[in-house]
Amino acid sequence: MRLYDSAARAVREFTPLEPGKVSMYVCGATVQSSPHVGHIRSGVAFDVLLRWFRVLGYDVTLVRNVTDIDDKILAKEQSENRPWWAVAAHYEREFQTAYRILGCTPPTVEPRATGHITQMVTLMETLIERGHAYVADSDVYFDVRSFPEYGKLSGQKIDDLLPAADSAADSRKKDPRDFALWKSVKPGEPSWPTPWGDGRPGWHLECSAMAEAYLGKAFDIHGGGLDLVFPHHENEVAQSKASGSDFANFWLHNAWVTMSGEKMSKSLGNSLIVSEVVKRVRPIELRWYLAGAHYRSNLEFGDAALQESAVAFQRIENFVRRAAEIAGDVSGGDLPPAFVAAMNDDMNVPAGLAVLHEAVTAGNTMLGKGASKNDIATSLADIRSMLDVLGVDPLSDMWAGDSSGSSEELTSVVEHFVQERIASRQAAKAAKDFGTADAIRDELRNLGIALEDGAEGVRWTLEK
RNA sequence: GGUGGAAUGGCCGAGAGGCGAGGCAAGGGACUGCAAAUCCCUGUACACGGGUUCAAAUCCCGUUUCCACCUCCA
Repeated sequence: MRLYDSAARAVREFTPLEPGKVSMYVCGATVQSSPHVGHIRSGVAFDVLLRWFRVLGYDVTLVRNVTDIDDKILAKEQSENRPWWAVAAHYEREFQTAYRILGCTPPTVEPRATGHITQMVTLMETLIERGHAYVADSDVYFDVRSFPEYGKLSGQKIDDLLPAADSAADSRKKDPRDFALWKSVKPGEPSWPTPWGDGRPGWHLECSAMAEAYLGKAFDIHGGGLDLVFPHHENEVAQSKASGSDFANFWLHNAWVTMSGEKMSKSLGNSLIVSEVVKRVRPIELRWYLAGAHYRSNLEFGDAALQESAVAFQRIENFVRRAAEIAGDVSGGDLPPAFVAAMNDDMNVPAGLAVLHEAVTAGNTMLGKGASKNDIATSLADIRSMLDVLGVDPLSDMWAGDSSGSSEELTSVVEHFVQERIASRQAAKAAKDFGTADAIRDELRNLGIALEDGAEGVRWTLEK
């Protein structure tokens, strides 16, 4: 398995620190607004990685944090007229819903920043002791000049950085690039006690503290969006390494979902909010779309592309459902070597998709030729295994029932009704009364039911 | 100013010195009472200008255009 390591700026062979186990820390959401497709792309990308590690036989521990205290969350107290903790809890639930309906495997643990103040205080004590952090009034700052490697991850030199506008005038800092580990309390804001006074954590400190709390001083992979490289991840490295940790062995960063070449941001309105997008395509189709691009490639989001992608997925889904009608609920197939090679090559999902499409074409050919149940079962099982890596197997527990109705009883009634109409139409066809036959088909189509005449009989499906 | 990324056929999207990944759309064909679904065939693409090489989309030099980060962001 080879992965692109942002820190090395190269593809490296992945070897876990502990044989058979993979530990991953992925930066999760700052819960201050509704999740959009860009957020969820990150979730899907790392979920595919997690699934692939499991295929390879690794026991994966995934930590994905929730940043539930932050300037923007506090700012929403006013605009949403509810306490900051209610704002955070509300959006955290929205994120969890989005991850769930997109089929993302729940993390091993999903720690909240506010639950790990103790660990942050300990980390600050260590940094102060070691001379990497200092107290100014009740703020605590990291001293970037004290850490020679500062800037290495992002390729920045301290002297080339534009000093933060709001901190240029802050004479309490030794260097304008020094960043806050801890912010002293301001009137009306929440705070926690520390040896240096009451206050609240800076954004970067929480990830260092929580990564160590759950994964220890060294772990395999740290992931997140490309924008986090600087300053967030750079600062995490500084905090953790300066405190004596080895920290992450690999740094993985997913690229953007963009909109007409522009980075998606919260100001673009509601059209990209996950809950809105899944009204236009089914969640499984959105996942297919997001997972289909290479995780390090920009994904230009567009409605036409989304619809087209959904059509492509339906071809695959059709095969799976038709094959399952013949071969049953078979799974646990073999992954084609070319698919495995693609995934092992820095998760080259698009190349894997080519293998999948070819397998589906071969499978459809079998169905058309009336191949043996055994052959169809093998083909179906293999294809389902590939789909499962991407988390889009339509027959999996996650997605089964997605288009077959909510209640078994209702499904049974519809089945009988449709079969009765199909029988009438077959009778009309047998009598060469094609006018009546077509009328029945049109009538069903108006109800959203599509018919397909095949050698094995007539199939019906709900129209997408 | 500093750092990093990108430009591939109508569209999406891999590849990274030598047989045109794959998908969608389109055209043709098979099947079909007609549809639908499915299968088969067709289409000679790599921003521009130089260079290296028997051979370049791929390597080198230069140019253009676009994007991101350096401030909260997946």
